[in-house]
Amino acid sequence: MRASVSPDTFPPRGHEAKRLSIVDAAAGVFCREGFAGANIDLIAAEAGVSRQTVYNHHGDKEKLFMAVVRDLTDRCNVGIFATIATFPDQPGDLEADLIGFAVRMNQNCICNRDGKFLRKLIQTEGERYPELFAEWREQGPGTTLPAIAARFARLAYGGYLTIDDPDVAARQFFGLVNADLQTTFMLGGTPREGEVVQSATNGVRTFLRAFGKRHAPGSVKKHAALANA
Amino acid sequence: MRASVSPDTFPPRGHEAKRLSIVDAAAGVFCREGFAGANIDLIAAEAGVSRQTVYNHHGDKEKLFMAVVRDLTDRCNVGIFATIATFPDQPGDLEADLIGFAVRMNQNCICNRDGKFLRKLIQTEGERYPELFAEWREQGPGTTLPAIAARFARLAYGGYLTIDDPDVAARQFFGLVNADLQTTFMLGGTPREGEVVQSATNGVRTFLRAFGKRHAPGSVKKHAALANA
DNA sequence: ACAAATTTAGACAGTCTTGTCCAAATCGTC
DNA sequence: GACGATTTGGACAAGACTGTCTAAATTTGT
Repeated sequence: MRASVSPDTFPPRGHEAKRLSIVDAAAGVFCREGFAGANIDLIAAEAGVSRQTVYNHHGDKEKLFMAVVRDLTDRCNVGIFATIATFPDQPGDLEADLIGFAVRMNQNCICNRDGKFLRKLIQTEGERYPELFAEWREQGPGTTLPAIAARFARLAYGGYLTIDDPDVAARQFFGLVNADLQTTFMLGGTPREGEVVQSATNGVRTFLRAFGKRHAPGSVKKHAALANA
Repeated sequence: MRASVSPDTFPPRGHEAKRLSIVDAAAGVFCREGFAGANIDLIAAEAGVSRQTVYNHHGDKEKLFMAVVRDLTDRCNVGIFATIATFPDQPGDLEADLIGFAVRMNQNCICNRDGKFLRKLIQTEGERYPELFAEWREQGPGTTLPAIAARFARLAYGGYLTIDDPDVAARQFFGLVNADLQTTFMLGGTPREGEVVQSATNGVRTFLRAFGKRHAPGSVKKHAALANA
């Protein structure tokens, strides 16, 4: 559902491009000004489009807002699952590999434009649209956290970690890895890459002090490169 | 500064009471509707006061908003420092004592009305009032986190914990202890007491797996009761 | 180049909001 | 009971915004 893969059926050409630029501009304005403070004229201007075109594409302000949240959710989920695919199943250097995974997750899914905007909209308007954000909750954390928990479970099964409850461990992993970024996140800021790496390093070290084995069970391979999936 | 301790000097009696009920109502409305969506008439109605009275007390909407944030920051800080005072400096059962501390912090400072409202206002409007929230940052995390780090440092010095960096450990403590509550916090919900206790228990166990000694250095006393400071 | 669809700019009604003003009512104190 | 300060309710002007409508201009596919 919600797939937009046929750029040549109904709308001529720039139609879809305009829809996208409207949603993009709307995301920025909704985040900056809040739903009530968001001004359709301003959204149209930032999208480089007339106001009428906004109304042509999305019926009214509320529908536009829903389209924004759905688009952001979809795009973020794509990024998150792509990053989950880079989870170190057979780690060489477990610490370095987990740090790399945490940094990738932060840089590509949490701290990028879509991630920041989606997080802010959830925090700001979550209570106003319960069904919409229940939907996000299922497709987001409800799906991604179990997937990550399964990866940790596999590491435990492979003897790399000692974990009681993989779901709890997955949540605690992110709690640790983002521990140093909380205040920045609260204020809507974007941490520098150095801060992200530092927080991830601190977090993974503590994580491994809690759940790691003293020595790697298999042969110790070289450090895995920090892929940029 | 900003202390209001003289309820009988200038204004007759109910003056201060009205000011408080206005700020309280405004906090709720600002959180529900956002700054732009907040309606002064609605605030006045919820405060049980006429609109003119709102303008008499606080000049305009923006000043009212600042008064709300300042009041919330002050009250939250009082609660946080009161809770820090209950930190287990000479723990009997370290695990139980830290769980109790974490639960107190969550229930009395993070999940209560003031804490929820302040957090939401920071997230929602933080970027709009940089100086105001810089002030919060200094008085809030900038002051409380070092205070808590000092307590952890003392535990380490006393041989109860093995900690490299007490500041990092303090941040990670809260990251762990709130790990299971993140999604609920994001959506503006209030976790049940059972969830808070469960998350704190999971978090403290992991924290002690990372930083705890195998055996307590002193005599092992009974579990500390969960005080409700 | 033509025809259809889309986009644009502007005007427009209707609604809502903020902040001010004022006279009457109420409250607290002496 | 009287006096001064506060509060109230309502009216009010000024401005902003949403959503609709229309005719002209532009773009797209053929």
